[in-house]
Parts: sequence; structure tokens; C-alpha cells
Amino acid sequence: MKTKHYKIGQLASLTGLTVDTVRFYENKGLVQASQRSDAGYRLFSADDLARLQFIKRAKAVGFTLDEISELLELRLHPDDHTCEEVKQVTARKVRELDAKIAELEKIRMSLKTLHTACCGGPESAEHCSILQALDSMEAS
Amino acid sequence: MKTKHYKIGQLASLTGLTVDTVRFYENKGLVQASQRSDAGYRLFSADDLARLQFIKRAKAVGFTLDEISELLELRLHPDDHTCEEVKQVTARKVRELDAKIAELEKIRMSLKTLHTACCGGPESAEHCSILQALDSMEAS
DNA sequence: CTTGACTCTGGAGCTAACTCCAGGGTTTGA
DNA sequence: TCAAACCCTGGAGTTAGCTCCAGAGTCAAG
Repeated sequence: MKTKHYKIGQLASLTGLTVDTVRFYENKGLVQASQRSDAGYRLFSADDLARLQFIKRAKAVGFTLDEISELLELRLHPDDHTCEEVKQVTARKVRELDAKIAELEKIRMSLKTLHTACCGGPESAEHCSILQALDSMEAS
Repeated sequence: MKTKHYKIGQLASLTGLTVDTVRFYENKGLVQASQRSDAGYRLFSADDLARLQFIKRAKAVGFTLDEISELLELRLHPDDHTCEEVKQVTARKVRELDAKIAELEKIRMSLKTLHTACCGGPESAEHCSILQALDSMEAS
């Protein structure tokens, strides 16, 4: 029983990335074809697929490729003496994510305010831009 | 009574942007010096300051300058016949933000899993990377 | 056994978002 | 009053993250 593997084109259409982008990521060390065919074709595993999907999602929320690299490299080696280090890194990342999420929530709320104020009651002029909506939130 | 205004350097140090970046943003139309001094110096208002702070925060969560431009341009004109349009745009943006937030939450949770699994019990080997942490979340 | 769709490498080109001059004027504090 | 610290414009340079060749080999259906 052999594990299923994908050629670069299949991987590309499965992830919605382009063939060039996948090769570019490989070049950057973000992903690595688990093997090559006799003809030299890259052969990727299901793990590689998951990795690329992760990369795509992390990118969509504003991580740089370097940051994503760092996230992907994060591994727990239970027998490793730098475990405390890893713990610190993850804690820091979680705090960063919390901050990011808070920012997004804030922008989301002000958009929501904007949305509901639209075509509405007498105070529509009070909340006529996203900046004012943000201000009114922070005041409350 | 005159309203307080800032020269570009003050604005830069207040926002943590560089002078060059502020000028770059002005060039792109993201912000506009409300007036110029006799010598041609840009003079910015408190509104401009708020605008730049918004831009900075929006950038930090992964919006492009074009997207930020779109957000800043979103205004409600109660007497405008395209109000329904604006409502649609805000609704779409809110949905996009929801998706973004969900992604971040997911990554956050898997980091958290990674964090707590570290140096821990017998299953630490089961969650030794962020990808596996993600997998284990989605399975549950 | 051929033809069209796929793959390879290496390198050039592109867009977004800055960043850094050069070469000049302006403000301000000791 | 004069030097340091600011500001101006216009344009060139940089980094990240792709994107697009050229030129050549490979695979699969008819």
C-alpha cells in the first residue's frame, strides 16, 4: 500500500495556488516535495497539501511568508531542552493573534455601526464614515 | 479659535510612521493635508491624524492600501440614491472580516493547543506541530 | 507515433509599499 | 545671526511576493 501523491499541477488546482507559486514556496523552504519521479517531476504528499492550505490561510490574514515559516517550524520536541523557549514563542504568537483579532473586531464593529446607521434614523449624519463610527465606539 | 494642526514630522512621530510614508500616502490619496503654510509646509488636522492611525491599524491586520482606501471612502450619504449600494458593500466587508477573524481564531486555537501540549502529558508527541494541532481541532 | 498538455530549470519582469537620495528653501533656539 | 533641524519636489532604488518567459524533456489519448 503506497501513499497517494500529487504532481505539482494537481496540487495547484487543489489549493488554488499557481504552479509557479508552489515552486516559489518550495524555493523559500515553505514546503518540500517529498520525492521526485524518475523524470524529475515533484511528487507531493497529503501533508504537503495541508501545509500549502495552511500557508494560504495564514497569508489571507496578513502573515508574511517569513512569519508563516516560523509558525510552520514550531514543533514540540518533548525531549528537547529548548522546550521552554518554544513555550515562550507560542505564548508570544498567541498574544499577537489576540491583538490582531481585537483590531479586526473593532473595524468590524464600526462597519456594522456604519451599516445599521445607513438610511436610518435622525442620527445618520453622526456616523457618516468609518472613522466617525470608530470614534463613537471608543467613546462609549 | 483656531484648530490645532501638525507639521508632517509631528504627525509622523505621533503615528509611528515615517515622514516619507505619510507623503507616500498623501500621494496615493489616502490622506490629504488640510492646508499648506506660507512656505508650502503641509499642515494636518486631528482628523488626518485619526485617519493615519486607522490606516496603520488596518494595515496591521492585512488590508492592502487599496482596500483601506475603499474602507475610508465608505460614507453614508442619507440623501444619496446609492445608499443601498453602500449597505451592500458594508455587509460584504463585514462578512469578509468575519471570515478573517475565524481564520485567526483557528490559528490561535492551534497555537494554544501547541502551547499547552508542550512538555506535557503522554500525548505531546501527537500534537508536535501546528499542522497536527490544526488537524486535531478540525477532527473534534 | 504523434500531438497537446504537462513538467523541468534558470532567470527576467512586475506590483505594492515603501525608502532614500539630491538639491533646494524655512524655522528656531542659543 | 547662524547652524541644526526641519520642510519641499521629483525621481531612483529596494524588498516581498509573486508571475512569466525560453528552451527542453515527459506523459497519455487517439
